[in-house]
Amino acid sequence: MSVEIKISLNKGLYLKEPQDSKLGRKMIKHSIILIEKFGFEVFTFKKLAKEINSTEASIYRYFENKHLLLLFLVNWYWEWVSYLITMNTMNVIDPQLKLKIIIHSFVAAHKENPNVEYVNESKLHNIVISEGMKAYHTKDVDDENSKGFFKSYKNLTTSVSKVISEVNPNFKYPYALATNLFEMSNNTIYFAQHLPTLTDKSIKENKVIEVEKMLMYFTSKLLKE
Amino acid sequence: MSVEIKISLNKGLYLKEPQDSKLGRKMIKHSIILIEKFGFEVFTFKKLAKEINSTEASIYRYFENKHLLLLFLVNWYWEWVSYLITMNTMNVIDPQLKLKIIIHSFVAAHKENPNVEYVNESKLHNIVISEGMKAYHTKDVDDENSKGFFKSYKNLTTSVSKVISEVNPNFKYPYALATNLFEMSNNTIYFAQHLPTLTDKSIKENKVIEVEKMLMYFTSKLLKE
DNA sequence: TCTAAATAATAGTATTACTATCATAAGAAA
DNA sequence: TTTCTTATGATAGTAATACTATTATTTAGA
Repeated sequence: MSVEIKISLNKGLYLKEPQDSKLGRKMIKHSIILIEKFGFEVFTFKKLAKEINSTEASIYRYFENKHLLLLFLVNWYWEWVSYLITMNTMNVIDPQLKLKIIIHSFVAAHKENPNVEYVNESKLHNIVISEGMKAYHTKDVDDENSKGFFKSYKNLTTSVSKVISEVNPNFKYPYALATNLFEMSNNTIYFAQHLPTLTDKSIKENKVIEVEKMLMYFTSKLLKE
Repeated sequence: MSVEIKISLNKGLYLKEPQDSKLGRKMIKHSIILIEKFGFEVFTFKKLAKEINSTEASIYRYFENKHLLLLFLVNWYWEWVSYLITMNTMNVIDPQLKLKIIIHSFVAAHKENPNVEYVNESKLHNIVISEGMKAYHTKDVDDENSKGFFKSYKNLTTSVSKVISEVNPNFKYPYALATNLFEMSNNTIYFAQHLPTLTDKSIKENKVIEVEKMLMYFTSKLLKE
């Protein structure tokens, strides 16, 4: 017996729901593996097709292009983190504790029990860290934004901003802090991995744990009345 | 009479120093214009060649590929901001004031008197905001880092981290704060422009001024003993 | 004025990012 | 079981990209 979760996303992100067929799920699974391993630039539909013993044409029936596939994956991640936060803060009353749980979710989401067979959450988190920002740094942002392609991100950060305001109702920048917590989290992990000179010794040595500590320290100090 | 500044960069970033010839300077000038206008993905050497009435082959004699051209531009920007900070904090003793000047430089660097004919600093700042992170989010980061291609960024943030430590010698994360100040600055401006739901009302209305205020507020609160 | 270096002109290649068409296989309904 | 529909596979083709190579012409400096 198991609890199945299915994350449903904006229908504009795909031509055909990949989560509803075996082949579609294979696309998700192996695109995550390939993008994580070789990077988004090097990744192509042709390579993915070969990997899953299918054809380019078949993939194009599911996704308009590789950018929208990335957007799909990143949206899936945002929804998943939202789900984790909802689950883990359920019945928690103290907003400070809620915020602690949120920060933990940002930094260590991949450690949560994965229960979707076709998504390796750890690899997906790596993709979000390394390639995530490419999903919304294009000349089409405004257009894609109007289609609701960033709705999941907004929902995520809006819910976080609400907790921030619960902790300190007078804090002037709850939204900016919420988004920047998420971005800082990914960014600091990325720098620690690839450009360690840009972080502090403690973070280099202890990565994830220390990033979490730092974010906690930042927020609690910022939200002190 | 005028003071000429020439920013010199890591020699691995180009095949032939573009700042030393008329054609090379045209490449810099018009690549900035084109990338800012159409985005990095859409930009090609062919289009640049057409724009400057030259040929693809000629551009390839200066830059190995468009990624390295971006890296060149971003490095130029980092060096330029470093230069601005050095100039503007010269003879300033109070570290808090220095930090204020630094934050102002991050947010409003483009307003400084430009004195390099072939670089539109305002457009270049927009490129750094929209495309900058792509310069170090590739599968080649580690390799490029070992070649010193991010040295300018490191120098910039290292110098900022020193000022942070001057303000509060006990602060535990001077490097992380320095890099995140820079990243937050660009990120918040980008979000205000394209995904305004992700920022706070005051920032939406007043963009640059309010971003500067926010960063000042964050740092002064974080560095309070 | 000569010479070397820089640039232009042109051509060509492999790969990418698609689109189109038709054949076949698999699943559901009759 | 047959039939019908839908999904997938196989194959081909195109325009654009990201280069490399070769030769001709220009330009700048000795």
